[in-house]
Amino acid sequence: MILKQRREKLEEIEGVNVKPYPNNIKPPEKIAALIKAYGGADTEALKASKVTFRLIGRIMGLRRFGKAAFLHIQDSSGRIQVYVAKDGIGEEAYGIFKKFDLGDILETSGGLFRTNTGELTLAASSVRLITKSLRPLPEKFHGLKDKEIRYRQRYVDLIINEEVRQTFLTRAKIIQIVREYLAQNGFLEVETPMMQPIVGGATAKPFVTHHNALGVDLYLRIAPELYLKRLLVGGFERVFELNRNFRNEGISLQHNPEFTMLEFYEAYATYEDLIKRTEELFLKIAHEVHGQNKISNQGQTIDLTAPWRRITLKNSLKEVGGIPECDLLDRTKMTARLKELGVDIRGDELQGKLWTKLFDLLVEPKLIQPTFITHYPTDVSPLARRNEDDPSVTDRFELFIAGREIANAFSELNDPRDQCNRFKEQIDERKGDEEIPPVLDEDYVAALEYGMPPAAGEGIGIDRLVMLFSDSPSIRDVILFPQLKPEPALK
RNA sequence: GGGUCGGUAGCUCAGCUGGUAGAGCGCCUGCCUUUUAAGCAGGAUGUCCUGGGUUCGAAUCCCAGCCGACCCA
Repeated sequence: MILKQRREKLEEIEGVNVKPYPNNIKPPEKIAALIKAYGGADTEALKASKVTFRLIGRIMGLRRFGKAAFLHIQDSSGRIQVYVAKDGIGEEAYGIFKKFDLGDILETSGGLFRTNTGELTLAASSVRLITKSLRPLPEKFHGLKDKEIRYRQRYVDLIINEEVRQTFLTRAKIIQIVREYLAQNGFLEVETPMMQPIVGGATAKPFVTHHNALGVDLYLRIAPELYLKRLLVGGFERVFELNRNFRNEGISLQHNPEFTMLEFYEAYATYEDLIKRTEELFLKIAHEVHGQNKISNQGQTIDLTAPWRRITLKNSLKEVGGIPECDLLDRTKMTARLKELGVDIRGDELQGKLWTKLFDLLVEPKLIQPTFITHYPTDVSPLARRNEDDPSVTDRFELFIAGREIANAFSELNDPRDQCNRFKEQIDERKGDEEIPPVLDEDYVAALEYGMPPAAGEGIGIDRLVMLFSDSPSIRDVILFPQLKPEPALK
């Protein structure tokens, strides 16, 4: 209905030789720059200044008064009021202006003044249609709330909801800070395959695709880890990759099938060096995004002042999870506990698996302030170096903030013999799970056989990092186009 | 995968003890040159998510399905 009306208006405008979609438009001045320069100027100062501005923005508010109108236009930098009067732009132009709608993109030039209510306003001496809008925008007061429309038609969400725009600006800024930090510290940004013949680097179900010409199935990567470490073998001593991973698993507030991961690897460093880097990086982000060490997340205050708490996995289960040490070594008791908590348990799980499951349920949600959990059992850390004093655990940490895992790091296993054995154990463990192909990455073992320098590596989930710093409750709020089930085409 | 809630006008929502579909904003027409959720007067909205069933009659009750949100696994 409204679509039809708008099309008619478009044709009327074309009828008087106004192009609804003109091209070759010079970039206008930015609304924010104008506000920055003159936002503080008083009525008299504005009257005295003869400067004029040329702005382009989408019409977000429109109040007509017969021979004059107030509108708000919005560009990527901000929003400003424009006063369009018949006197100001001429009778003919005003006649065309009457056909403009909310949502149209408009060019206007003029000087500045303050209205009776004191709002800085551009007095239009000309207006011109830059792009005609045919679909009505959501309501000005309640805005767009329907999450399904917000995610499916993110462009509308971005037009309407300023805080959504802010979140994605924050996301871009965080990614930029991360790149800067790594570059400044001598890390080389690289790109490794997203389509991999062998699934590796993590435990997760992969997406499968097929290359016709090669006649082979390939997997969308679940992690870049094994390729990045090949580069350490190749002689790059500090590398990172910041890009997408894909996991064919459930969708939740914290999981999207494709998500952005930072992985960085540093030769001649240990996981303890990475603890320092992590603190440094997070504090840098906190300062540049919020200007302080403390951030607010879902009503809780999180203090990122270093050093952060460190506790071993085992001690966290005792101290935070409230499990007596003797129970931790008693498989029957642990299995019973997990069953009580409603976990599907086969009974033959390795001890590390039982511990991490218990940890997920009893400890993780309680770790609000930044906490490094260290000394993960070797049987759940197939790529990590064994601790020299206790080979049943590894030199590894995971970082938890606001009850969520946000980073995972370890000193890298570079003994090819141990690595080969652990791959084999991993494959045995996975038997019966048809979704993860049981293929041993022999080339990776061969790479280690050439010699990989002692190194440490870390992965940071960028989406969760952005959730933390933008105070977003759902991963869908920090991904522009989160995965949803497809729906029939729009009306 | 299980549970709960939801899907009605472009948007935000009401209507749900069955009886021809509503409000506000937006839209259209008229008046209005300092408004800002502008105002006043008049007007038009629709696959009530889809498909079955019950009924004289279903947006409303029942069944199945689709999509989403939240909680749990």
